Amino acid sequence: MPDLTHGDDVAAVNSLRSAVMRLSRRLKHQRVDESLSPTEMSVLGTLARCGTATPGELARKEHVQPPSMTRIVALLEAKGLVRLEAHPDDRRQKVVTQTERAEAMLAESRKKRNAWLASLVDDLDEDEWAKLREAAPVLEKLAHL
Amino acid sequence: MPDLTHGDDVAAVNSLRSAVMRLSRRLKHQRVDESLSPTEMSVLGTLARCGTATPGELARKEHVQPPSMTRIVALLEAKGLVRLEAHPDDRRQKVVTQTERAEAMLAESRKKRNAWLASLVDDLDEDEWAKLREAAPVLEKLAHL
DNA sequence: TATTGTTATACTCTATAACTATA
DNA sequence: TATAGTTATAGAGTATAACAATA
Repeated sequence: MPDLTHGDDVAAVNSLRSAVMRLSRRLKHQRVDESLSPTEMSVLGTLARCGTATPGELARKEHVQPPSMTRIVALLEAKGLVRLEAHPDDRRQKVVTQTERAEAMLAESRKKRNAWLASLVDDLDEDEWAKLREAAPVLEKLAHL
Repeated sequence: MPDLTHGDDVAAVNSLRSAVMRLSRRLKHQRVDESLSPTEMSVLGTLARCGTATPGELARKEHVQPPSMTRIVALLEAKGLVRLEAHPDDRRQKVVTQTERAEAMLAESRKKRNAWLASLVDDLDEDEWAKLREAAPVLEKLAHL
C-alpha cells in the first residue's frame, strides 16, 4: 500500500485527473461513429462484454442516473442497436440486449479506430505505448470502482 | 514503433478509450470544489503551470473553442480566481493571470484530493499504483498532442 | 413500503455563426 | 485581409423531482 504522505502520489493523481479530463474531451470529438455519443458507444461496449443487462445495471456501470439511461437505451433502440425485452422473473425490470447490427457496427468502428491509433503511434515510442497498455486495465478498474 | 497489425494494440486503445470516458464522468462528480467545473479547474491548473496565458492559448490547450473559453474565463474572473489585463504588445489580445485566491484554493483542493486518493488506495495494490504513475505523463502527452 | 423504470423539466457545458476591434 | 476576442443562439447530454407499476 502506497504511502499517502508521499507528494509523488498526490502529483500523480493531479496529473492523472487533468489528463483524463482533457483526453476525454478529445475523444468526444474523435467519435468513430458520428451518430453515437460517447456514452451510447460505451453502453454498447459494456453490452458486448456482459452480453445482457437491465437499464438499472447499465446506469450503475456507466455512472449515469436511471433517467439518463432510459433515454440512452431508447435512442439505441431507435437506431436498431439494442433490443428491449421483458425480464423473466421481475415484471418491473427490462432486459437490454445488443442486436446483430450493433455487433457489425462495433466491428466496423474497430477498423476506424485503427486510423486514430495509427495517427497516435507516430508520436509515441514503444516504451510509452507499453506503459499505456500496462495502465489500461488499472484505469478500467478505477472507472468502475 | 508498435506493429499496428497486433490485435493487442487495438484492444488496448479500446480499453483505454472506454476507461477514460467513464473515469471522466466519475471525476466530474468527485469535484474538489463544488462551484468549479472540471474545465474551470483544469484552466486554473494550466495557469498554475504556465503562469500566464491569453484566452486563445487557453482555448487551444484545453481543446475548447474560443467562445467557450471566453465564458470560462469570465466565470473565473467573477469568482475572483483570475485577473484579465491588457496585452502589452497587441491590443486585441488579453492576458489571464491567476489571483492569490486561486493559489489558496488550489492548495486547499490539493488537501481534499488526498481524501479521494486515500479512498482509492484501499482498492489498488502497489503494482497497480506504479503502473498508473508511469502512465500519467504519457496520458498528459496524449491529451495535448 | 421499497424498488425499477419512466416522464417532465431544467441546468450545465460546449459549439457555430455573426460581429467588433485591432493588426 | 487576417486575427483575437465577444455576443447571441442552439444543441447535446445529464440531473432532479414527481410518478407509475411491480415486488
